[in-house]
Amino acid sequence: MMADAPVPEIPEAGPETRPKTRPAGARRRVKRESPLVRRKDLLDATVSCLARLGPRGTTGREICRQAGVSHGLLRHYFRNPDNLLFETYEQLCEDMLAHVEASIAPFEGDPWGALHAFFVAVFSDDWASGDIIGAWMVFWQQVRTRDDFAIVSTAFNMRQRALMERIVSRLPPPAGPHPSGPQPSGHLPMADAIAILSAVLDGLWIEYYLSDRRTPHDRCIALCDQAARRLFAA
Amino acid sequence: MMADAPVPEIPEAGPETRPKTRPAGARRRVKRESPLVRRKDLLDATVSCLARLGPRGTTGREICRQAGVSHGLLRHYFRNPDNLLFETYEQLCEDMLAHVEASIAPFEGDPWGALHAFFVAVFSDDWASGDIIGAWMVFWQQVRTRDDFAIVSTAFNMRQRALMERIVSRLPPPAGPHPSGPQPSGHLPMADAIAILSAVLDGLWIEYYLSDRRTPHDRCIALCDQAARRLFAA
DNA sequence: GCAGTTATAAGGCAAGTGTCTAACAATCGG
DNA sequence: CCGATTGTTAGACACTTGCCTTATAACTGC
Repeated sequence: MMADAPVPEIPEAGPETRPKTRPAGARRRVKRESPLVRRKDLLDATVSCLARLGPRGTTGREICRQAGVSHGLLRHYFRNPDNLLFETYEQLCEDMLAHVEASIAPFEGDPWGALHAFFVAVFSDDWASGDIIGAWMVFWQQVRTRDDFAIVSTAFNMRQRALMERIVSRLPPPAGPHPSGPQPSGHLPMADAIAILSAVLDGLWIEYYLSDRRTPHDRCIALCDQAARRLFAA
Repeated sequence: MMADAPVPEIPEAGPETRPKTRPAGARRRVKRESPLVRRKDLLDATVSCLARLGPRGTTGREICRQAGVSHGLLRHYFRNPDNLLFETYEQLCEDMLAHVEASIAPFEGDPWGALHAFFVAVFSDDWASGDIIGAWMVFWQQVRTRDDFAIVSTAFNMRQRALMERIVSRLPPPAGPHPSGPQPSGHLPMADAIAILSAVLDGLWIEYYLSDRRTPHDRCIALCDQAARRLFAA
């Protein structure tokens, strides 16, 4: 799967003339790691880099620096920096969903509890620290212009909503005698309610990202709970 | 990073052959513009660049290219590319608020109408096209690491919420006989409701940004309306 | 121990970037 | 019509980045 552009390198005359002998340079001693470990190192370093330096500072070389390896190693494990970025995105989506699923699993028979656990998971420090959300935002930007990112994004989105829907569909029906009130605030189609709740999550993520002091962790979760009650317990 | 347009090769052979004196006529003709026009050109080009190329492709030189001026001009009007980015952010905030304010102004006595106009304004194609939202996301990322951006962000946030609050406070009180239902979905503190609605807006922005086909313009507005009814017309 | 394997480091190169500087020319006052 | 002002261009420089290639050294099995 290389298919890189053919590089018609003109074999410059006398390539041997250059003394390739290492000038007794002190080569760093290295601890050899298994490919999987190194790959993970690079993936992690990418997230960290995105978080600390933003998209502009996240260069292949910087990632390697952060991972403590030489810049040549990136190419050894990934086609190029963009590819590394993409795989990091895939990984993050996967981890995130797994984390949420695990968090709501114990609440099989308690939909409200599951919903709460969902929110807690989504705002958990490990998976949605301000820093990591910064990485998400970089990925979101890629979604718009790159097809591979868009595909992953769509899949992630669908799976996340499916999780939500599964919980919500088990909630007790919204209280019998609904007078429909003066405003047409009657029943909300499930898809709409999910879409709104999903938007609340994303929006609070951003708020939290922009300033975790302005809208701290606990308040985000509380707001999610309230929004859910408003949407589903009318 | 980012492979882009192919580069026209102009291998001028003799570096010394070209004297310091301009080689007669290689210089582009220029139309001289007023400082304000040129500044605006550059600011606009920045947004456009962010939208088209994302943060990584938005370099000082690229902005100038897009604006149709030489790269030296940037420095003539701005301290450096970062400064240009910052001023673009300020401008965008200012314009956005002005646009929203103008949109809701005609609905002084009709809070529900004003709220709807608010949503329409926020999702108006001119001010929140998918492309422009891309620019917003770049700016958001700066907020976290740069103090000047954070200050502008906070101010913008406060002003936007003040606008919302002004509308919401004029809504008719939430329908007399509130049975409080089986769930404690009673009254929501104003600040909480505003925060939630605000999150819905941001979240739908992202949704819209990620795929305007998945969540098109009109649906975003409809979802906002529904969320508002749920939050304020219980 | 000593091959062979291969993870890893490091250097070179072309291209692009930000910053600076000097030159040029469009416009204006006279 | 000319000289001053200053908007504007374009070249130079140091540096960084991505990509490629080669040398090196840390492990492997024998």
